[in-house]
Amino acid sequence: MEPRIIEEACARCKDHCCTRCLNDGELNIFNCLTKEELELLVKEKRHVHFKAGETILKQNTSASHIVCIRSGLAKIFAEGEGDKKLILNLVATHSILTGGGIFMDEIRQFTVQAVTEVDCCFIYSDKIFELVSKNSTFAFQLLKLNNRQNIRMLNNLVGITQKYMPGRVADLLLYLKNEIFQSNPYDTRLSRQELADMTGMTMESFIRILKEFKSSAIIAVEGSNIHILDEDALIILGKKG
Amino acid sequence: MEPRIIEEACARCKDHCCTRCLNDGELNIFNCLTKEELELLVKEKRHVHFKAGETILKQNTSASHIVCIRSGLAKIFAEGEGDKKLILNLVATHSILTGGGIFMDEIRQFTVQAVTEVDCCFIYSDKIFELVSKNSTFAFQLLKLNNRQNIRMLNNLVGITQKYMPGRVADLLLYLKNEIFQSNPYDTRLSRQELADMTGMTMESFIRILKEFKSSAIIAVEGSNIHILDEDALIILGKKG
DNA sequence: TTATAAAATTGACATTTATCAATGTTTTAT
DNA sequence: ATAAAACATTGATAAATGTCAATTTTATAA
Repeated sequence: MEPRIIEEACARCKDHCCTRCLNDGELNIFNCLTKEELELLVKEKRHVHFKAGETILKQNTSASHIVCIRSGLAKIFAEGEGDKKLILNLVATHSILTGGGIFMDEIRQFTVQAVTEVDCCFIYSDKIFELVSKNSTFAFQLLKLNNRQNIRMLNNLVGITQKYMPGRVADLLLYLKNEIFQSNPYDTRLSRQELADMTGMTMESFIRILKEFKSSAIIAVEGSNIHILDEDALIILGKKG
Repeated sequence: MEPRIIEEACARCKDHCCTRCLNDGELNIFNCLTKEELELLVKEKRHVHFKAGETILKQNTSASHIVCIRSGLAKIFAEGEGDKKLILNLVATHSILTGGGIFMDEIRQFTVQAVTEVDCCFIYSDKIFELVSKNSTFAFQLLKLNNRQNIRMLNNLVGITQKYMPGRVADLLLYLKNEIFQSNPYDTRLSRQELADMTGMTMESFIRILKEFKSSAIIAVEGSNIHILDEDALIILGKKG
């Protein structure tokens, strides 16, 4: 359930890919490490490749690693009773995954699954803890990173509980454009079911809202390719709930 | 909007109340501080008293302090568009509040409001940051604490998005008994509206579910006093969604 | 204590959202 | 190229939840 295919000790990482591993447009949390500390990290790091659909981290397994995404797109979701899924977040290139609970009971709170092919690095939590105690700047950066990710998910969920479906879909479309793909016609690579799972509604309901937006000329949709035509309308819909 | 009444530099804290400030049944995060570090904390600490209903921390204000609750009950909630409130968590004696975003943009993500009278200590974030860089054990403890609180709120919200109303109410009643009041007939001191705000539903809907539980002899209700009669039934309801 | 306000409850009804089944479309494997 | 599977769409309908208004109960202040 943990790293399916542990490949070689990350050869390519000798070039210190960690130093380029950004998150959320923030400064790299590994930048504050000394050369020795970085060596420690790189030495133990494992490079793993996942095909689309494979599970990277599984909810309720023990949290022994953190994962850095080198390339690709993955989804973080909570598995509820009876096949219920709620996608909490998408993570793309240069993101860092803690799986929810590295710092709590050492049990993963969420599942992470590859949406596209994903190339990533597995780092033992132990190493991270070691660095936290050695380097306080690193500790602080990690605290910030962790908090930022959680807050984003919380705010997203608050929206889901407070807004009607059109508002939720509007928020999602804007989020995908602004935060994940950062381009306007964007190709989600996500199924309708997955998009619906990001908004806490059924696929059928999601499709209906999308259809309404299409016929109101707010967006254009071609398969998994979405083009926002009237961003202001979406913003208003999102505000209104 | 910040500390309404800053009283004297916390006289009573000379007895190192911090060393008794537990959270969530976990070990005290201040325990790992040296005597000097604790002095630093206590010297700058302010003791503040709030009446029921007063706002302790306000969403969207700048996050200059963390707060430790010495006694009383407070609610953490997200304020949405148009008076919409969602109570994310209750915090009782010996809890530590970060207000959501001390480590992120320094803006509070949530509002914290006193439910009963609340006695608490305000500590500058700067002092906390200073301690994080001085003491790595403290950094790690804080990381854990912060993460645990966020995960709890996330899991709660996931439940709200995935379950029908009876399941949500069942979860809430069990949560109040097990985590907050730790006794069986318990007095919530919360209005129906507040209880409803913890489940993301309207007050009227909440009351109806409560009534159903009452007529099924699952609970007994007397004002804000709730007695769980058939805990198993609630557990099943919570699982089923 | 009484008047007044606030909170809780109930009912009727409207709206939102999910469910189920049928059909069309695209992708995948032979 | 064709069959099979997976995915997407649509419609009809049922269930869940919210809204609004009226009423009762409880708390509060003069």
